[in-house]
Amino acid sequence: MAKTTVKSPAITKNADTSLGEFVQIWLRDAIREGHYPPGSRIREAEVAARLSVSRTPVREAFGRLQADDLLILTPWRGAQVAELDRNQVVELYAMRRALEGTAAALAGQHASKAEIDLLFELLEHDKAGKDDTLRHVEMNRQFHQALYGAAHNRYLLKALNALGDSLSLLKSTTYEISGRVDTAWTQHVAIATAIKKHDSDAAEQAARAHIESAEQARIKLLFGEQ
Amino acid sequence: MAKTTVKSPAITKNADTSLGEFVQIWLRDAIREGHYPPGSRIREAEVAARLSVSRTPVREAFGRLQADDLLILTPWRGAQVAELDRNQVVELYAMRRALEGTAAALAGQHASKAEIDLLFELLEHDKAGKDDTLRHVEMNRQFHQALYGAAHNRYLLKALNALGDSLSLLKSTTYEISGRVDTAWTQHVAIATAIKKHDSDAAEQAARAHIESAEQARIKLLFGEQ
DNA sequence: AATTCCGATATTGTATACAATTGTATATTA
DNA sequence: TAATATACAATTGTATACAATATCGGAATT
Repeated sequence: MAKTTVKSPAITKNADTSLGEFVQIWLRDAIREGHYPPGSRIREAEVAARLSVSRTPVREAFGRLQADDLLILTPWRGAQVAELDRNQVVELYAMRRALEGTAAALAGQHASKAEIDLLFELLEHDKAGKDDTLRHVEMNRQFHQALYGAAHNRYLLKALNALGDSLSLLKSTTYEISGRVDTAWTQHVAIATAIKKHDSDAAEQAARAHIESAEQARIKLLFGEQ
Repeated sequence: MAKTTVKSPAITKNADTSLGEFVQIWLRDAIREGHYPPGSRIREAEVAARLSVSRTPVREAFGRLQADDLLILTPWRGAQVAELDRNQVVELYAMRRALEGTAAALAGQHASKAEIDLLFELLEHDKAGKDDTLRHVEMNRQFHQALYGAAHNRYLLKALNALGDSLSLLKSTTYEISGRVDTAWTQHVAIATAIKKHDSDAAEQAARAHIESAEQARIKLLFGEQ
């Protein structure tokens, strides 16, 4: 068998970012796309050679990815892609429930008219794409990103993105479950509507309910029924 | 005038942690204790010389501290200690309100008897130390740490600790405001009591109210009345 | 044959050398 | 004198060399 090759995601290094940052993003995307599966070991020298940089920026990237819980760094043993056990998945979703709820509540207070319009616009686009799962996944991502932005809180935004990185270790999407697309869409509408009314409490409750049902779908997908 | 000296916090390097981690902790504490004030620039070579290590582990520490929002790293200009403007303080407290609320709610679900006992024990110790502000500050810290632990969620714990690091950039303590110690103690009791009853909603509300009043005290302290 | 010990090899941790870039002071010119 | 150009110093970004440690396979022993 030929040596397994890891395709480079199509990223070109920008002139005004450091190499360390470049490596970090490249690695994050490579992990997200499954080129380095959870549990696998990543060697500094291998990454350095692939990207034609020295080990120094690779090491820098490793440090940052550890801070985001995507890598586990053990002294003298280097980096491993994090694996999520059932407990961690449950804890991640508990965290996500809280943070998405907060985002929705803050959006209820701070969202501008343009930001609210964007939410509904995305919902329309989502409804339009009938059976295209990939499109729904992308629309879902954009809806949540728009929600995070409307909260106007940089720390919350950062925490939610870090959470998303961790959850990306679970590769499959719950949208493969039949009915899940419609359920999610309805819940998104409820969130957006509450925000439009500037009803923070309702928005928070709706967001929490949405994440709870996402969690149930996820658990079922990962660990079978019950 | 003699060259300004930065006293080393009393930390001895443990044999089985990497130098990078050692430098990270040393720097974090030095920043916390005000030896590097917000806005000041920190030079790699200076830290390396002071700790008798090379620039490599210092650079590693810088990267991690940036991830925690304690340092701002600009390409070709290095590290500056983060400064918090009024907006950032408000956003930090909004985040803290959500996370402390979540911690209290989860503790209401998951806290063990031992963990609940610890909370009340700390409250007793706190009440005992009459006018010792420093002691109250320490008891407050321990109470919140115990609360975080009782939530049993590693991601939440990490986020709360990171938040605490950021808030430590605001050096003074709101406990200097007269009456604040008592107010805080009463609110702590409300949180602990709700947790003991396993009433998650009440615990969450109480924690949110507690952080809100802490925020008001903080804002008053930082930016004067209004 | 199984197990333990030992050493070769691979890999990471750290130090240092060099290149790239920025900030500052000085010189030059209008 | 004020404004601009230029050289130099200071500092960070990157590469590489070396040291410390772990991993893995084979030989010796039971």
